[in-house]
Amino acid sequence: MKVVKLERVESEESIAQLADMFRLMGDASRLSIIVACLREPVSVGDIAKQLDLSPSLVSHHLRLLRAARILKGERRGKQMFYSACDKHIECVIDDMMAHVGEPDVED
Amino acid sequence: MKVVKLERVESEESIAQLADMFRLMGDASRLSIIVACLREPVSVGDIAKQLDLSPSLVSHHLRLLRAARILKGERRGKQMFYSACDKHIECVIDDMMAHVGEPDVED
DNA sequence: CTAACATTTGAATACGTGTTCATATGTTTA
DNA sequence: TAAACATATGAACACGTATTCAAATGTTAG
Repeated sequence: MKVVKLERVESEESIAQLADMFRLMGDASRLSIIVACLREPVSVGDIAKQLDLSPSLVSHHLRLLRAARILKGERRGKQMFYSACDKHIECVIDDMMAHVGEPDVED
Repeated sequence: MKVVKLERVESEESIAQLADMFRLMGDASRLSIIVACLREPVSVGDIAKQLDLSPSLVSHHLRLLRAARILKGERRGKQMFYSACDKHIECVIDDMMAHVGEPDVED
């Protein structure tokens, strides 16, 4: 008899999975890379120039973002162009911006 | 006329602000604390018991979540009850769950 | 008041990870 | 082929931070 424990609270592995995603977005360099790729596919070199990061660092970050299925890459000649896998990440960012924009509450 | 629409790339400080939020949610312990407080206010002791974390650790995390205006605390007798400051965080989590639930794409 | 409970705080440690550098792989052009 | 460009990879370092422990603060009951 299989008892699915938690209905209200998400399972520990779901939490861990979500936390992994949030951790990836929790680095300013990586988050800016994500944002840069939201509108249109951008090459690694252009990301590096636009954000003033070394191509090596950008590539390291892109590997993680690819593994997390946040960004996907496609080759065009010598270059790799990266873009968002789905629209959810943009929603996540917009929601978080709304949270940050909430008026202060006196404690 | 309020233009909130992001023109193209958000400013560096906005990115840093967002990244700070995501980083806070990027730890499994902290994320589970947030989730535990989404539905109703919960006391520190109950959070600790429910998640099997030390009260000290929970309190340390709560301090950060309070500072980020993700959770707020109210005293009831000896205990402190924590709950979400606004609804946006729940939206963020739901959107992220939708992302994680996206079907795989062969690369 | 004291005692018991609930939460907070500070210091110390252990571990993960963002970044850099050097090198390797892959792709196009001469 | 070789050379030039674009990206990726691996090792090493530096830094932040999650966690633990001990002690302090705050609150209520006796």
